[in-house]
Amino acid sequence: MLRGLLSSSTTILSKPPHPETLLPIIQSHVDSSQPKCTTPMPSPYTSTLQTLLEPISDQNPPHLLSYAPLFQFLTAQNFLKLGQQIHAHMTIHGLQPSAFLGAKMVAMYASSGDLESAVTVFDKIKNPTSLLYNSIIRAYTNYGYPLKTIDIYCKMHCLGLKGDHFTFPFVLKSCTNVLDGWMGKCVHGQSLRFGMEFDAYLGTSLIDFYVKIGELRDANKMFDLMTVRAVSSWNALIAGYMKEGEIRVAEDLFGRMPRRNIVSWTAMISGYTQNGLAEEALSLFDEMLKEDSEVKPNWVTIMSVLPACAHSAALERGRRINEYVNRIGLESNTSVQTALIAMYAKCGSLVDARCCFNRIPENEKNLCAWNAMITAYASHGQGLESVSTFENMVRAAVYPDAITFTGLLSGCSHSGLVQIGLKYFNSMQTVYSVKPRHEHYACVVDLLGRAGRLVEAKEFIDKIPMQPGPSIWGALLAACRKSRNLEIAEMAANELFVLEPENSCNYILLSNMYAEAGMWKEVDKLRARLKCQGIKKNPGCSWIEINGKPHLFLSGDASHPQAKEIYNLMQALPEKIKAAGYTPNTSFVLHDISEEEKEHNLITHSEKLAIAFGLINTTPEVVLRITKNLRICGDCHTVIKFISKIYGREIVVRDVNRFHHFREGACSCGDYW
DNA sequence: CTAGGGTTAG
Repeated sequence: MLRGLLSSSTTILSKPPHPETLLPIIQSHVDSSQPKCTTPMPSPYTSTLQTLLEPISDQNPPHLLSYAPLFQFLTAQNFLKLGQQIHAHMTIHGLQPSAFLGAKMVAMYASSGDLESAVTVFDKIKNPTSLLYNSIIRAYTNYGYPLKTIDIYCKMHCLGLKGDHFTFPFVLKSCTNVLDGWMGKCVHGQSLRFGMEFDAYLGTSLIDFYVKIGELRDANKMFDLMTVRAVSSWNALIAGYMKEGEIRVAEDLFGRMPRRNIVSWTAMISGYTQNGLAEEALSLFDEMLKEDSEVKPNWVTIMSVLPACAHSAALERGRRINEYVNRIGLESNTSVQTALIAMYAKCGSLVDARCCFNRIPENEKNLCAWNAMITAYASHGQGLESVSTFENMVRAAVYPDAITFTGLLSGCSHSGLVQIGLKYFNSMQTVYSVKPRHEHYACVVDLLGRAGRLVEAKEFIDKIPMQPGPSIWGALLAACRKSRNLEIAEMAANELFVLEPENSCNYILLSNMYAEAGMWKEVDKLRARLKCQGIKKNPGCSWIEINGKPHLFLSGDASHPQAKEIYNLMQALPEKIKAAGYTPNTSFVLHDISEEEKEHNLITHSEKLAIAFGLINTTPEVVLRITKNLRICGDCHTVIKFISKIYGREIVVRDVNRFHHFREGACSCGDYW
């Protein structure tokens, strides 16, 4: 590369340029690297450069050491082409860089994006020093070549060159990135031999290393042994405990640390989010804004808190954070907009999700952004939109990955686009070089199963070139419910009972199917099995957000202050709906009780309670947004369609799988779910 | 030089 560059600049090199002629060249390069700048060259650069160039032009031949500050300056300013010119200038004067100068040049090339030239310079240095090795180690680490970094470090070690506090943090980070526990521990040992046990940076790197390889105990031991702890040392340990779900310990550390910065707060917030504690994440975010005026949330903080809104479907909360994002000037950040897309989609507002997507400039729409939008359409049952978004993505020359295809295939599946879905599945490896994984096979099983093609789905599973996991059998079992195919359901369930014996959902699903078929003996058998294995089933619940405040309802819940009003409304509802042509579908009750009782049982489903509450407490133009922790039941689905018609309401229901938009007596899913 | 990170089916 470097050789190429030198020969390509022969027009300059054919006549050795006098150093003074460099300035105009430099000037032109600065101009081209900053196209928006109308002034020829910012004066501080000119004068600094002039000062730095003086010794080179005064001495003939120039002294080697005069180049060092020049390269350092160019590294800081990221003026690659200038660096090449100066490098050429040295070559013309027959100057071989020393190890010291070589280190500066490596840094200059590396920081300007030309790793290849950095390596070429490095390889040509005759008597390498620790400094030189540090510069190339740093380059390889930053470019994401951890194995190269480790390799180079081994060479350095063999040459007897001492590592220092600019060596070990990078080498450790590389060991961490490839999860090489053995190598990392060797490096740890070597660092101790060089007397580095009191270095705070190294200590933090070590904590992070032990955290990432899953040896939290050792991470904590490192922390305890450290005499000088940086804020980052605390942060690394907090992140470690959060990752292991040890929330109390993380909270204790956070409470005890002498100083906190934005990373500390973000680590806590994202820890809460990742452990499903959305409320805690949101309130800590508020507390941070209120109590610690020293810290300023950045894009990472925003990305950590948004999934909490998504998790609890807290749309108003999410909107307020969106306004905050605009206020602090983060709206141009692509990652933030991507997190907003997912948040709005999961909070039920596809329109807002699309706005965020549109806000990202075309050339900045990256893989994550496209994936977020494709998945958003999929979860709202807009399969065709998922497909066209995918096609636009390919047209924009962004290559799809495994996540793209899970979104695309699930979009096809939710919309009943069986042929299209199968076509994409068959092309994912051949056309797009994305190897199908478990989730993709599960999507195809879902695609076929949902369309009632259970036998094909089973045959498909038999042909999968890997051991089918719980997701694949789970998709088959869920699909059986609609077609009421007990034979295949039992087969799928028996696989699942072995693969994930503690997952209550599988027992419930099969039990419900038995109940629908009136096979109460089998229902009892399954219930007994649940009981004797001590498996807890998670109770159904729904919540609705009104004026930004969530209201939670359990199935059959009578504890609510407005319970009486709610039940009155629900009780009056069947008559109203029956007048509009509805028959309650009591097969969804699934207890061995009388028909009349069943009817009563139906009206206490949590999603109905939440909707009744919403009808009572909002004005007619408000869209009701309900979130349910399980799949919506068939009777509720029918009833909500009628409610949307009778009350003229728009109702959006998010269940565990997808969204249902009810309007004027119809649902966006077209009853295909 | 170290710590916090968006997109994933059923």
